[in-house]
Amino acid sequence: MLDVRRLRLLHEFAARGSIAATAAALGYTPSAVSQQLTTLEAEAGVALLERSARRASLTDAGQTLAAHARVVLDAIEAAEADLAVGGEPAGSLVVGMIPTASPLFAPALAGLRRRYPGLELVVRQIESARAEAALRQREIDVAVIDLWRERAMPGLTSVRLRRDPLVLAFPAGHPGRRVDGEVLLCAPADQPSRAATDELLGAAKPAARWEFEGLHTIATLVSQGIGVAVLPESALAEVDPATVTMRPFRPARHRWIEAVVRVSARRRPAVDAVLEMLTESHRRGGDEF
Amino acid sequence: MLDVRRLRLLHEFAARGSIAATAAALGYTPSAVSQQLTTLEAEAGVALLERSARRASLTDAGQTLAAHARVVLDAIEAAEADLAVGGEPAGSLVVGMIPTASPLFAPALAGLRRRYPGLELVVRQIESARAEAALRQREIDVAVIDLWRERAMPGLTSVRLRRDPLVLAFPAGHPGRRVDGEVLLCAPADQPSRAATDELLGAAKPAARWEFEGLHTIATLVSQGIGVAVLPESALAEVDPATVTMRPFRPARHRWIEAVVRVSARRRPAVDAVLEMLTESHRRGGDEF
DNA sequence: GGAAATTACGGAGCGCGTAAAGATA
DNA sequence: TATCTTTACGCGCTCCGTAATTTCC
Repeated sequence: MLDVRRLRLLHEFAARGSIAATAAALGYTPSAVSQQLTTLEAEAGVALLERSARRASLTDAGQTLAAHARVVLDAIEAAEADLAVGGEPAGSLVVGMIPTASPLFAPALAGLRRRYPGLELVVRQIESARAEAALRQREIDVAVIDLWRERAMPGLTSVRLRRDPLVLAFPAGHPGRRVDGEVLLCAPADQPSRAATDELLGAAKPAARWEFEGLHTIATLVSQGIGVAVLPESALAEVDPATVTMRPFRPARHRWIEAVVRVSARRRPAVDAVLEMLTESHRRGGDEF
Repeated sequence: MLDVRRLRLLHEFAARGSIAATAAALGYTPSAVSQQLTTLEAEAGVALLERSARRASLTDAGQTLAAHARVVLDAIEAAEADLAVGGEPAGSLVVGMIPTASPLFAPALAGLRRRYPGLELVVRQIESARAEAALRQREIDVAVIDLWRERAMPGLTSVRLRRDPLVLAFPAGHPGRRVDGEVLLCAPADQPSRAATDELLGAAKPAARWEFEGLHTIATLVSQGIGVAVLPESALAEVDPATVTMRPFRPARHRWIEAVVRVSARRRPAVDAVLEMLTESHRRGGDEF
């Protein structure tokens, strides 16, 4: 029978791309990882790695086996989660969160840490685009991300936390109600928020498009009078409301803030507590669906 | 992370019901099994076994964990099967077969043994009713069974091998074409063939009903002039055709002979070769669907 | 008393770290 | 040269068998 600990190494290798990184991620020496992967190849009876002195990479067989490994690890995680059902939230749990969600939800999670001493909760920043892979790789257990349009995520399950309306943001006291002739601040081309901007303002003729990374950065620039932008309301919550004028779209457009977890982790009490706290803090926030 | 080898012990224990039997089945001593299950309980953090000096049984948590174990083991088996895809059929493979199917398919399987020296093929007899559990417990890898009516078998997949028409069998030269007043030979009440007999001859008034185990036994009794019976054609193939008269039903009734395997084992070359050989020998048999 | 479970103890195997060497950018 | 990988070697842990003990039919 294939050894599952070795499958875990392969799975991690598939994500990291090098033996050294795999070893570092799992707390082993490269030597141990190298030896175990060699043994796994012997068990499998097929070459799993293409090795050179300087780097190793997966063969096709290695990739398919790594995919199987994920299924196996998911099944084990589901078993562990089921064992813990009914118990106190405990163990280590990493929450990945987009920057604009932090002010909304981080305080609630801080309260969770206080309530459950057995819970080691870490909140990290993450991009929405990387969240799916990070969840699958078990780098994080819960992802709080924004979704700009519907998307299927097999093996993952999500809870809607907040509908976040998009608005056109002007510097306060700005005379015009039109984008034409203004400086339009927007995200780089690969960002989903950029796609939304382009779609909503497709007909407009701004004087220029300036690209910046980060909705918070763009919000700050608007508040400083640099230009106008399409932004979700929550990104404007952090700047002085007196400095910005918001105009909603008709029909209304929005992004969703969602919490995403692996289905196999869903039953962990710790995950459950986090999800409950996240939805609860939404209710306190007063936004309705 | 839960240790999968220990999960395998738990899974086997769930099927066997005792530590001694589990140890015997997997080639360990009871001592080893006892120790490993104790360790598994420590890992799980929950009581999995209710122990007395004389016997041990699963707690609720133990049962649910055993169910999870099956999922994990299936995933590993699927990974192994995928690794072997494209290779020569090899390894150990146990085929469970109902008695009436043996003369139809056993010769073909014998040929398979000759063709693939790496294949250790064992054919065992099995009752249809036990086949599903035996497959799940990995006692057998392929089951050749009869199906008297449609039945869902989650986690398993089946291939239809042969439509086996039911006939009314009389001793040769028997004058009457009616069951009334004859001795009706049939299976005990819990057998599916008995249900078919009762359904087909519900209105008849036999002089007596004599119960015997095994369709082949019943076929032999008919050929010896003891009585009449509802039988599948294949059960009559082994007795001297001169001694039996067959009358088909209208509308035609039949049972299916099917090969059933775990989906997780489906891709093993050895399983594939066996299934192919089984369907092929059906074609040679000349029966059409 | 016998069958089934557990505990004690010891040996063998193997997983992993240390150290060193090879290879490539 | 620095980094990534592999090999050699040895320590220590863990698994499992033997044997003895306990408990309940």
